[in-house]
Amino acid sequence: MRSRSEEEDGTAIANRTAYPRGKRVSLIPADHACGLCPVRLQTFCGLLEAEDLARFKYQGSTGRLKPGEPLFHEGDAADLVYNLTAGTLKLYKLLPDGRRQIIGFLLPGDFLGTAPGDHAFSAEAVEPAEYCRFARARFDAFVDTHPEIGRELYLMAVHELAAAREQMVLLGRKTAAERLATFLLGLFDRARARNADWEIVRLPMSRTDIADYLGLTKETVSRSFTAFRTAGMIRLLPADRVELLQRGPLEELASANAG
Amino acid sequence: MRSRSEEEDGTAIANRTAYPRGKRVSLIPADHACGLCPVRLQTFCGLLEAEDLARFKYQGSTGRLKPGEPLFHEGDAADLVYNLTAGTLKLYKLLPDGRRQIIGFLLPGDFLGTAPGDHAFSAEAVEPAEYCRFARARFDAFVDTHPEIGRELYLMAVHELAAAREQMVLLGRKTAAERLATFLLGLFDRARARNADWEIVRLPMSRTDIADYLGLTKETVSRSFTAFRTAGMIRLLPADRVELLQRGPLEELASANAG
DNA sequence: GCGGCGGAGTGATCCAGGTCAATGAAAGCC
DNA sequence: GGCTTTCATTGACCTGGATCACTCCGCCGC
Repeated sequence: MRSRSEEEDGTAIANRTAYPRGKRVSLIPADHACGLCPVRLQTFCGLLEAEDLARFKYQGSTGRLKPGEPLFHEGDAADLVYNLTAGTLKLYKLLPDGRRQIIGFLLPGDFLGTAPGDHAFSAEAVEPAEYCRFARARFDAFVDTHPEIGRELYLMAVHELAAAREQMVLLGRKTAAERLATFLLGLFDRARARNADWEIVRLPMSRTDIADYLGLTKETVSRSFTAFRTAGMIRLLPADRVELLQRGPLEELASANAG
Repeated sequence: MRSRSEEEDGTAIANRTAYPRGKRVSLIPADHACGLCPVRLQTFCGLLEAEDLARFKYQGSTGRLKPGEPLFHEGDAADLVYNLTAGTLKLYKLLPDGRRQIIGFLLPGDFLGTAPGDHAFSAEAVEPAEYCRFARARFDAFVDTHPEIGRELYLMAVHELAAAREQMVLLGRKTAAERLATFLLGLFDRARARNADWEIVRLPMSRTDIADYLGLTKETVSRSFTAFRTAGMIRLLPADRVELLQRGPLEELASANAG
């Protein structure tokens, strides 16, 4: 397996991609259960020495979700924290009349559980997913004895905050085409941070999910996809895949950041 | 001065109001400069004993801003952190063509400076403002030796994140009237958390600023104000003040949180 | 007091994106 | 393998809020 150290230079700036991270410990005994974890080096688990990791591991458990299955609902007590190890989750908030705003998609390696108290949003699998789960109380106690993880969590929260503010710009001020372009480029960048430099990415979420993330309707999302396809910027492939054909025009539209 | 302990039960749920805080130290020598600070007990400074506070104080300095004067711009190096002690700031991001999204307003007692690296947004005074300023490097060093402040900063980031996500719902899914109702109630709740239970609040920001915060135009904001006034929900008073006449219908519109 | 100026309010018109409706394509299910 | 269901796409039409244009008002400087 190739080292993930390329991720740590923080060159990718888009939503939810790489951010400045603590140094990872890559060597643990081959028979350690977490040694098989495909995302260990992307999470704070990668900060732990084998000994600590073993102690930490025995405080948690794993689970899996079927597509559409909820992990928790807004208002539930937030007494667990999660590391997503496989699959995709959507996080969303509802208005009383059913209008929905998706506030983010989680990919493997993402951590879930920053807020103490009750959950302020719902979490649900978009495709089959697997996770590692820890009791918040135990997790907090563990964090107290590992300040480097506390620092990491703080950086993650700050990074999420920056991403949320970027999304506020998208929702408040961008056109439909600009929103979809921003979303697609963000997905490509996130994929690039995790895999090779593929120009093909899978979209496990439905058009409705994308619409609820971008503050649009599924029809408008669909029409924007068609427009991008017609303009030769992307190609839609079977099995929910998209290929990036021309990055330039999409970046123009996304106008990622102001100067 | 009355204790702020009423704020700590977390009953106010709207944007940027109270959140669970550490216990405040209220007794410091009367001749200590920070003893005159009107917002000390609302900030992390209130966590510090007199001795620490004195050491901390000598690491910083104060400043003031005229209306419209920038504190910093997006892209500037973020090597200072701030505590706003008086006035109001707006934080915003720009798109290359000038479209603007205001991501938040800061009131006295608010802390500014969660992100290391370059500023991801601009900050500018809405009305005359005063602040306390510290070099980030020194501040970070101070935080390292005061874990309770580190914890406080983490909670603040998490709280800001929840507020940002709430704003994503507003920007993605609420109508113009719902946005303004949410904004006004948020202001009243923030004022209530700071002062007595007044039903009158000052709006130091322009209609354009409100529009850029709510993802609308100034015309639509103005029309919505008129609609609320006509419906008898609010009264507009001289000197940029608004009086809340009927909380019920506004709350109905804001539909603060889903169940 | 007076003139200039920026912000607020409001009317008229326009349009991006929402809504409604129909069709087509892919996936689960006995 | 046919049947059902769900999702994506596309078309026709509608509308909430944007845009454009103007008036009014409060404030500032002198």
